[in-house]
Amino acid sequence: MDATARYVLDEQIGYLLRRVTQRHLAIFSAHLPQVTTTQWAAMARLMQVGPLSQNLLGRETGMDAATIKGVVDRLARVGLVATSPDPSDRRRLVVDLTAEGRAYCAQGLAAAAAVSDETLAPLEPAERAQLLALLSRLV
Amino acid sequence: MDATARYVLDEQIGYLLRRVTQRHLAIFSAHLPQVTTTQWAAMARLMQVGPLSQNLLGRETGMDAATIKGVVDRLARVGLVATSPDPSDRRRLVVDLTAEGRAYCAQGLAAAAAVSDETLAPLEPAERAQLLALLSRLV
DNA sequence: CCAATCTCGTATGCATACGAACAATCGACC
DNA sequence: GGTCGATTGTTCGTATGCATACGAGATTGG
Repeated sequence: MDATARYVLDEQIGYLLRRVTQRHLAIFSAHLPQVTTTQWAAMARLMQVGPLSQNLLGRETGMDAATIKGVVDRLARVGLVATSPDPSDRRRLVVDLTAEGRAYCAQGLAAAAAVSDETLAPLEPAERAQLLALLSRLV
Repeated sequence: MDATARYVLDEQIGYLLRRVTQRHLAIFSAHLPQVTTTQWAAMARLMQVGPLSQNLLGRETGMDAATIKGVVDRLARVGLVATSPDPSDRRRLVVDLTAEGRAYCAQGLAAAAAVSDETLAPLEPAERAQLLALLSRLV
């Protein structure tokens, strides 16, 4: 058996991650068509920890500065978050949920939980926990 | 404990998938800076099964028609694949590796294997197999 | 106190990704 | 043999995601 035969695309971690992510994105957009996964992640983080500067929000959700700017811009455009200058540091832009954003989060939590459930549906409960634990160690 | 407290972003499958994918992409681009993961996937598939129509190659690698077109265009632009019309179906564009593309694949296989290894490095061998098996069931 | 350095937000370019719409073509059924 | 539905490739619009570069502002070391 040569090297070519041993490298099977469908068994590579990167390929599997991409395929599973695709399925997850489809499930997400069926349950929460108004926002994207990254937009939801930003809102969920703001819900958890309160107002954050734009860059810090990016770091807290695994997005670089250029990416989080686009996400915040789009969320602000539809009125789910609002930005304001930080009086104590004029470089900073503080991002927070609006009342509408908070209501959307509260109303969408059940759907978000359903997304995770449906994504993991092919696995038994013990296997789901195992998968999440293994993935956590690869971040 | 209310619903908000139970939804922890860092424990959601979608969020974990995104973070692990980001780490994997960084490892990949360090080992194979010339191509992207999707470009590599397309070439690996062509290596496995031979020439394919553009759309079929997309389906075989989990990319929709719009995405595979861009991937094939960029690979063709740098001479790693070549396209030719299918004589038996004038709608089809047959995609195949060039000699240079085949050489690049042969030379890059070790690096690609190292990418998968490094991505899974935090796990024991048995855990790696377990993770791949669980992910396979979620595709 | 001030100069080197760092941080923050912004902007641009490139590469996925998907949905939608479109023209050309093929196939199947009548 | 002609019509209708499906397939193929293309294009457009939107949304990540990273690298890079830049100006304005903050911080720290000397």
